[in-house]
Amino acid sequence: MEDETFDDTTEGSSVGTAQRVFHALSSAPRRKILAYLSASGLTAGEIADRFSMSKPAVSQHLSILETAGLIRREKHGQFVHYSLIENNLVNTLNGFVQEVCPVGRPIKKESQARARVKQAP
Amino acid sequence: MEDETFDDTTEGSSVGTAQRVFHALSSAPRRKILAYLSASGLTAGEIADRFSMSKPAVSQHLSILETAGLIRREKHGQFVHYSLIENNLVNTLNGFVQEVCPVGRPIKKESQARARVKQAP
DNA sequence: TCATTAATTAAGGAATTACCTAATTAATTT
DNA sequence: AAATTAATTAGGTAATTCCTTAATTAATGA
Repeated sequence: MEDETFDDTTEGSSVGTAQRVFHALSSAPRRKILAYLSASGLTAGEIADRFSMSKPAVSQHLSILETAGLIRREKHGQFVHYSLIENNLVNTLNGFVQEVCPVGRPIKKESQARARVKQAP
Repeated sequence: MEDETFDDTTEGSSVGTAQRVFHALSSAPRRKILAYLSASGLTAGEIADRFSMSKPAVSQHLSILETAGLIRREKHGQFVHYSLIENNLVNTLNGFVQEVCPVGRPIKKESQARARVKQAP
């Protein structure tokens, strides 16, 4: 079976999961939304309040993150609650690192790597 | 000191490292190039041969990957050799996962996660 | 029921991206 | 030196992205 991490044309015409996730992560506002949601679930309005852009713009970012499977949407009365789906993010990124970097290295070097990235970007 | 993983406006006017890396990864051809380079270093021409798009188009993708610090460029005679810089990729992605997901989980769950992402995308 | 609040969808425009072909730079070969 | 090969830069276009305001849907409260 083919791995779809890199090839998004494997299936008929659809866009692959990896493509959706990486595209979702390529936007600073969207990464910021994920960071907010990592602390706690929030309504669409609470998220929009943290940005200077319009509510519909934020709504579209949320939609892209949801389509990528990174966040979930739950309607409670007139509010829409958003929260993080960690697994898809971690799985996709780890899967990608595993494929691109020699097997084993990422795991072993992770602790050091994590420390290093904070001070020397 | 501020963490620039999400906020790309911290510094004067420049685009942040994280933004460059995530943008670089948002393109399927660019991820494919990284995959090729993970096996071995290649010249620009050897890389271009693996794609149906024009050489200049591939050259631009290589430039974006280099600017993101994901690959390195070495001129040998009339050939340009490209190879992977693993650290920046691993550091950026791990740093991001650490910030977005509860500390500890990504490391512990990595093996399972990797297995899971291959069969259930 | 009518007004208010939360959120999304719709429509449109400025800026960016991704590709192409043609031209250029630089190293090698004859 | 002239021709060939490798690679990039330059210029232009179609498609996409990201944001805006206006309109719509849906739930709550007077």
